[in-house]
Amino acid sequence: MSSRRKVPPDEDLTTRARIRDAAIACFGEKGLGVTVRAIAERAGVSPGLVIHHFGSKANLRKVCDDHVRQVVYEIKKESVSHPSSDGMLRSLKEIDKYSGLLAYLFRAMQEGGELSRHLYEAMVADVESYLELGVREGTVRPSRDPARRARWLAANGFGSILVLVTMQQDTENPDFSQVLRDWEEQYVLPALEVYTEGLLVDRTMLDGYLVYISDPPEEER
Amino acid sequence: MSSRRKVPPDEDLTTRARIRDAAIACFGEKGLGVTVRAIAERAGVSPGLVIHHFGSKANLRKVCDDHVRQVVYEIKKESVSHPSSDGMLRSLKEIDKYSGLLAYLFRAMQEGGELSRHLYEAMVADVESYLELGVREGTVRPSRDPARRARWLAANGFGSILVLVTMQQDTENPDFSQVLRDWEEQYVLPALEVYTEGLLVDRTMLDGYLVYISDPPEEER
DNA sequence: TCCGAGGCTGAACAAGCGTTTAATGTATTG
DNA sequence: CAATACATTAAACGCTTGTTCAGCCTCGGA
Repeated sequence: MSSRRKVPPDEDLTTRARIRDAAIACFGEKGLGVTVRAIAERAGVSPGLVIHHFGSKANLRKVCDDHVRQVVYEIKKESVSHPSSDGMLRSLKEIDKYSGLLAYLFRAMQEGGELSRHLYEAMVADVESYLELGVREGTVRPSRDPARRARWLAANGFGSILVLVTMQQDTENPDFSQVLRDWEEQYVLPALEVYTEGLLVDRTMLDGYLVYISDPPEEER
Repeated sequence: MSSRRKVPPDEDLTTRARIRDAAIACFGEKGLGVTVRAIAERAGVSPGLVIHHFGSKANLRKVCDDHVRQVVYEIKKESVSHPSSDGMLRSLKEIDKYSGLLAYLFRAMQEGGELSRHLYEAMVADVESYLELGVREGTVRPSRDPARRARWLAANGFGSILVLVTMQQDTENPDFSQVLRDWEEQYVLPALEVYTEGLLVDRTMLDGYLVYISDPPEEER
């Protein structure tokens, strides 16, 4: 039984897994339109073998999605069980390890689809629970609509990074750790400013909108 | 001279312009990977004619980019000279007219490139000038770094819409006016809340960060 | 009236794509 | 050892793509 190993001795990964990893790397670096031939070349196999193992390119994408989703899940689980003392700052330094993963995630998010929605919904749920905790602890102000505030904040945070990466994408290979370092360096201050002190001086716009939604103007419809 | 018109009498647009408009519509609806044949069919011409007029598909993209850029410029100019009384609300109602334009812009922004960067930089500049005006008028709080705050706010606002559209993109044809109406309905309240009242109760995080950047910890480097 | 330039078409071309297929090697099983 | 199953490959297939080409039609100018 134990001698019935099909794992090649020179590599510690199955050929199938090597193809999958090569595909994730290629999708991340060159976009989701990358050819099966390019993936095969990177994995050191023939194009036919890729199809032989995964049936089709679409299914290969699906397998990559599932794998990335699971790796993200494991990373998240580990970061919960091993809470780092520095919080975000430390995790920013660990980003280099996952830059390939992030590149793939970025491409997947650009395209939309199941993986995007699933991860985004998970992110929204996380933000909402964090905010709820903050409200209970007294560090975060309560909201008139906590669920929508969480969605809005998640869309802001994630979307701003998406925009930053997209705009900085002229060179072929976007360096995600660099982009995220830039993001930290440039935007933490204005974000903390606005989140702490607000943006508007007076309440006229907010109060005006609250009146507006409680008594919407009649229109032709 | 005046009789030397080449414009077909049944249509008020040149064939070239009709192809261009069809291309913008197709790019917006079906993505930037849409085929030349689909564009030709929509314009009611043969695929060869598209190339005959524009040389290549890449150049057609460029012409579309330039055209969209100019239309955006003219809309902006008009909205400055004819400031609507209702401000944003009125412009939200005018969005239906430009939903095709917005679809193209969305696709272009997803891909990155010259048009994206140009329009994004223009947007950042607009936000910065609006904020500056608000600060002078006393409606917007001053910032320790106005330029970066403007960039952050622009990335947030634009990125959040980008995320919303991307996530809501399972059906083939994203209805942009609907997405933007959703955005208005769901996120104006939390946005005004946070911008008016802030998100955090106390200043510990902001003050902590201000100390951190004025006296960064020594690290191995 | 004739001519020629240019808008325009339908068919074809060359390249690239994902995928299939037949064949070869290789290891495990009976 | 023979047989079976599987990993693997090179070549080719069918399809779609952007683009080209030869010829048609139309219309303004001499």
